[in-house]
Parts: sequence; structure tokens; C-alpha cells
Amino acid sequence: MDWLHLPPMNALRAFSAVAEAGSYTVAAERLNVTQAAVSQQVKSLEKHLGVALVSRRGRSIELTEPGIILARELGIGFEIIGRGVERLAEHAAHRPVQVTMSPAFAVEWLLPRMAEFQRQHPEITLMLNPTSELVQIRPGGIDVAIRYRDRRMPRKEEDTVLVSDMVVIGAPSLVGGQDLRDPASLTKLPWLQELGTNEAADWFTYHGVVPAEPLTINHMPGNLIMTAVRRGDGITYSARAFFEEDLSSGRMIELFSEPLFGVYYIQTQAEFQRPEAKVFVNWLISQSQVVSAHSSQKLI
Amino acid sequence: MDWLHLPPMNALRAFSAVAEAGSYTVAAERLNVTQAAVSQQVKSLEKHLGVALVSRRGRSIELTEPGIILARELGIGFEIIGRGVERLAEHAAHRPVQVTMSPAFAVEWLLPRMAEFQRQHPEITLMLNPTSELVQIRPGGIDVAIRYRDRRMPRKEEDTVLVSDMVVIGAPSLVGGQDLRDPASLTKLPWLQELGTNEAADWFTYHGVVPAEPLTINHMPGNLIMTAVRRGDGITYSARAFFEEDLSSGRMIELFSEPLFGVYYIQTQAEFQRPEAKVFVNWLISQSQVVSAHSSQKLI
DNA sequence: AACTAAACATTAGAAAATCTACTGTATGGA
DNA sequence: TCCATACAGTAGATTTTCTAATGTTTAGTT
Repeated sequence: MDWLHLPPMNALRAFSAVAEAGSYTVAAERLNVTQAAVSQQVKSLEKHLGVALVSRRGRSIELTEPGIILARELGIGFEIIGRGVERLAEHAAHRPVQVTMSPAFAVEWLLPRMAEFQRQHPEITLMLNPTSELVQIRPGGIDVAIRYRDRRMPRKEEDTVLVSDMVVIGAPSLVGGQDLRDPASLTKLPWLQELGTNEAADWFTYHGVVPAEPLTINHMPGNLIMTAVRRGDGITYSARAFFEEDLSSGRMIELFSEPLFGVYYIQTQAEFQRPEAKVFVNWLISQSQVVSAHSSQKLI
Repeated sequence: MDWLHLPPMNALRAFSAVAEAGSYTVAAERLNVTQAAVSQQVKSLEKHLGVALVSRRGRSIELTEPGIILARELGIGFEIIGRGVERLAEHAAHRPVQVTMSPAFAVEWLLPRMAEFQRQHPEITLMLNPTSELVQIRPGGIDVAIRYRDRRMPRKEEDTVLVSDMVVIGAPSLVGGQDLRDPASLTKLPWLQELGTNEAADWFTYHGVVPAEPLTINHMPGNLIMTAVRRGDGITYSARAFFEEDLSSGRMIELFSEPLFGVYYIQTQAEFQRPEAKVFVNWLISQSQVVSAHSSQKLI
């Protein structure tokens, strides 16, 4: 394909629209530009080709003989291109909305609410990708990411899903009856921690504790941690919101708490957001909440 | 055709080139832009469609499945468009170079030299349009116009074909033996004048003569005037260059002369000039001359 | 004949798209 | 490990494209 000697595509498109519409004014409407713009584009195309394509005939226009020939070819070409794009657009529209988030958030917050979303929007299918890796948001890939940050990294202009106390938490069978009011005392307990993260060490650093002996840390996939903590395999650092039920029923014990410390917020491709993704994001926002102390309250 | 929901044509073209070349760098070369430009165009297309079209694979790239589908359609579409344009371009290339000029210039200056041009450039056919109307220069229409102006309207930057004395001239049978040294004396003679022009009246005005009685003016098509003047039907105002032969042989008599007064110059479409037209213009310039007094001399 | 309205043409300046030059990142081969 | 190659990202420059206003031509109307 010889791209170099092709006239500007926009000029070809304008002329093709004119040929199709039989009028500059109508073509301009269809292209959603002014009549002057179309007139100029066609002029520039004629100049490029050195051939008159359109001739005025009183108040209307007429294609010249070469104009007719060109218009026929262009019409076919653009038709094919248009169909190809349309096909792809349809394909894209039916693709599930892809959402990534941390395993803890998926299991403890999103999944319990998913049924409600599906009831409201049965036409939209979601594909969840629970991982603590930062998956790139990109067309054809992840549409929406729900991410965690602590309060110390403030941002403006972001959609918040959940603001929660962050807590160190454990099962009564593991921590019951001990005096654990000093952060340093937690160095003796086994920690459970997401693969590839460093929550336990960070927590001690934040609280000014330098562990005297090596910490006992079990790394495991995020989705297993909740279960393991409940079973008494170790303690972990997490959002209180994920354990409301456990705490009020006494199945879990809160060891330390940092009020309103953790923020889960939405990241999404700002422009050209797919309509389905937008619906999901709006729903997320409608479900957003602040969880603090021993009560949870809706924000919106 | 739904032009509104079509992505930007340039982005489609860039992606099609990438698909064809199998590489951003090569595609960029073929499109004669930088690799960054192509990269951005493809990105923007992906954003528009919400679909990943290209994926990196090490140091090379690979089209995604939807990318392959789209590329196939685009390839066909652009191919058709390209062929249509190419066909037209060929058609245009073989079209005769269309030249307009005054009838006098055509008969007396250009036609005698045409044979030489044809000898030098047998592949180029000319179509002459001798008329004193100002035909619009426009793609697909007139390529080159040779126009007259008098010295009083100076221009810069124009290609001159002929600068000549302007003379009032007549056949001996009509004007011989009379004392016509006073411009006013010419009011009594019959004038021949191009249809739609006003040369005679202008000439008297320029020479400060207010005709006492109505002038005798015969209007006729330009190509007939030369013959009529030679036959002694009247006098006319013209470039001396057209009558060199007649004057030196005594077949015509020069009544008044304005040295280097008339300029014949070339008008042509500056940009996107067809190659054939350019050849002809260059030849015209090579033939250009200044004609003054009783001698003519080549300028170049 | 004069008026009116509809359609295309032209222009300057504004707005938007596009490109370049540069820098950054990843990868395969010497 | 270093180098060369290819793609990615960014800011600012450049080019293209568009709009808004106005002009021109023509067909139909009064």
C-alpha cells in the first residue's frame, strides 16, 4: 500500500459524504461540521488531485465525470472500513467489564453486594480479577480498578468506595486473654500477609517498633488470608469494614485500630469509558461508605 | 453511511499501516512520520474503540485477535480507496494541459511556436482556449492562463512571456498618405475591437483626447481582428510583437507606439501544479522576449 | 422586476489534531 | 554485561481543520 501519495483521508471522507448526500449542506450535517468545512475539504482534494470533482449547477451541485468514478470507489472503501469498525465496536460492547481489586476487598466487600448489582443490571456481565498486583488500566484490558491507599497519600478528585479504620485483627483462639496493648507485643504473634507485600513490617515501622527478634510471617494469596485469620492461624492488618460481622459477634478481636486510615478508591479510564463500565462505577459510588469505630454508616 | 461514529481516519490509517508493516517503525517510515506519531495514533484508536489492537511481544509486536479482524477489513477498504485515487490520478495525468489566452496572442505568438514545443515534448498535448474572457484557473479546468496587463498595473513575482510596445496599427490601404501624427486625428478612422472590451475609448482617454463625434467601432471576435486589420477594414490597438513581420515588410503601418507598455504574463495554480503544466510554463518562459522599437530581441 | 430564501464560496482567526524531538523502558544478541 | 533496537510517553511546536461571518449566485415569489 502506497500511503504517501494518498490525499488526506479527511478530504476523501468529506468528498465521499458530499457524493453520498448530493449536497454540501447535507453532507456537513452528516459529518457534524459546518458547510464551509466541507467546501474547503473538497476544494483541497480537487487541488491535490488536480481534477475537478464537483461542479455547481445553479443552486445545487453535480459530480463531474471523474468525480463520479472516484465517489463510487470511495463509497465502497469507506463502507468496508465502516463495517469493520462497527463489527469491532459491537464485539467490544459485549465484552465483560473487567474489574481488578485486592482479594480481601473482592471477598469481603464486593462479592456480598454483587447479587444486588446483577439484579439491577442483568445485561452487564462483570469479570473480576482479584489480585494485589497493580494491573494496568488499558483499552481492551482492565476497565476499572479498585485500589487501596492509606490516608497519608492524599489525592484530590477521586471516587471513593470505602473509607475504613484499619485494624490489626485476630481470632480469640489465638489472641484471647493476652495483654497486647503495646504494639511491640505483637511481634511475638504469627502474621499473615499477602504475597509480595510488606504490611507487617510497615505496621511496626509506623508504630515505632523495632522487632527484637525476627517476625513470624506467613505469606499467602490474599483470598486465603481471611479464612486463615478466622481459623486462628495468625493475625493480619486489614480494613475493619471486612470484619464488621466477626467483630460484633465476638468471633474476632480487634488488637489495634487506626481510625479512617484506609481508603479504597476507583481508578478508571477517564475518557472513552465504556458505557457498561460507567454504569458499574456509578453503582460502586452509590454503595460507598465510611466505616469507623464500631459502627458503619452510609455516605451517600 | 454513518460518518459520526467512525474513529479518526488518520488513526485508522496508522493502524492499518502498522498491521501491514508488522512494526511501528517500518509503518512510520512508510507513512513518512516518526515512530512516536504512529504509536500515539494507534493508542488513540484503541482508546476510541475500547479494544486493545496491538500487544507488545518483546522487541516486536503482535496484533490482538480483534486487531487482526479490524486490520483485514481496513486493509481492503484502504486498498480500494487507494486504487480509486490512483486511477483518477492517472486519468488526470493524461488530460491535456489546458491553456487560455487572448485570441491575438494565440494566433500571432503562440501558434507559430507550437510546432517547436510539440517537437520537444511530443508526450504532452495542449488544449488552447483562445478567449478574452477571464477564465477561472481551477483544478480540472484551466491549468495555465496567459494574460495581458498594461505597465500601469505593476506586479511583482510573475512570469513574463512577452513585453512589447503597444501600437495603433493599420493597413496602408486605409491609412497611407494621411497625416495622423495627432492622436485626435484617429477618431475619424474605423476601429476594430474585441467583443466586450473598450480598447479604443481607453486609448483616447489615455491620450487625453475627447472625441468630437462618435467613434466608429466594429466589435468582432479577437481571432478575426488581425485578418480584418491586414485587409484594411480598420485600425486597432495591439502588441507590436504580433506585427513584426507586417511592419518590416511594409504591409502594415504603425501610427502610434507606447514603448514596452504591454505585458503578457503567466498565471498558474501555484501549488499542486501538474507536472505537464509545469513543463509547458517553463517552455513559455524560455521563449519569453521583450519587443521594442523596430527590433525584437530574445530575453533569455 | 424586485425580493427572498437556499445553497455554495471565501476568509481570517480560533481550535483541535497531529507531529517532532527527546527521553524512558524493555529485550534480544554480541 | 553492554549495546543496539524497538516501542512508550511527554511537552511543546506545527499543521490541519473548523467556525463564524460574509459574499455570491440562482430559483422561486410577490
